[in-house]
Amino acid sequence: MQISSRLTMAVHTLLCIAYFEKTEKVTSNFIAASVGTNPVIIRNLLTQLKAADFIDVKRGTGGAALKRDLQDISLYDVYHAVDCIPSDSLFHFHEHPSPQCPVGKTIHLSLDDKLSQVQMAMEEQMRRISLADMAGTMEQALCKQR
Amino acid sequence: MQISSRLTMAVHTLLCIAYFEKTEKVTSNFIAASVGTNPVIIRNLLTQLKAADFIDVKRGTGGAALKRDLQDISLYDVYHAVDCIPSDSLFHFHEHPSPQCPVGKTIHLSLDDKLSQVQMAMEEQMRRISLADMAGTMEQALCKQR
DNA sequence: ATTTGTTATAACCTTAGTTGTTACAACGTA
DNA sequence: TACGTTGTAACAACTAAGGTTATAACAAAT
Repeated sequence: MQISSRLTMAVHTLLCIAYFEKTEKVTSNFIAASVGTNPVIIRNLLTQLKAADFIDVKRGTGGAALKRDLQDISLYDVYHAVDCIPSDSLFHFHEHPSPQCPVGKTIHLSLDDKLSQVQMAMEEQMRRISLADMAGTMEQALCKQR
Repeated sequence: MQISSRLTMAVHTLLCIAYFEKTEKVTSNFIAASVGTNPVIIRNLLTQLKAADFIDVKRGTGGAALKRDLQDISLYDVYHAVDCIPSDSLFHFHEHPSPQCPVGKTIHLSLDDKLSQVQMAMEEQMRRISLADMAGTMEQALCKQR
């Protein structure tokens, strides 16, 4: 299966806040319109992004604001904050290998560290990419469209 | 979400065939007992592993046999053969970003190649791991247990 | 103090995907 | 032909994701 769209929605949300926070009141409604989803979905993401200390969200009056430079938030940080995979494991292991069979009783020993190497390689690459990189690509694209 | 257990079951299946093919008739029932699942699940995996030309499966008389050395089958090969992710994309992108919003209309441009870099890093690591590596770890573990 | 617009959160619904199960036809060997 | 097996389809149970509605808590403006 795929990694939840919560990741791409969270990135979209943060880029939205960065792009508009100087000029607009960036509410869950505003973001939801840009992302194309329900405001409650966005509010739940905002709660997680706030818990990770990436943003401030104002109750009552409304609106979200960045607490960190985009440079200092990596794709991994977002992925971790909105927790896209259960129990930190990218791979779902079959749950009842036979303890009677020599293969069955050692399959975890044989596989676990290899799978974790794969997951680490993925997460390492995520750490190398910052939201500032994406904002940069975005600005370029917007320039060209003018 | 997590990557389907079809991957770990397929690896288990291949290691089972490698371990037992000289001494037993390795049927879907036999493998299912070791993996701890239903024989039909295994038969479906066998069909895909056969299509990838990793094994032969005998109709009628029954039993599976390897067609390649474990050395020459990587984790990526298996992952690809049993196709654990839909449409070759590890990440699920939210589907209705607004074309009216400057962020919404460029979000794909900003993100797509970054996500694909991450996926490539993961798959690259998978290519570096062969079933022979796992069989090796397994043999070691079995020795210690004696 | 009340109104207004917002966030926070819980409950629920729908849909889709995975895994497992049953059933049966096709097959090959004895 | 009989037997054990594979191939496949149909379906059921379970789980998870995403969306929706409703409501309470909140903060500022009036």
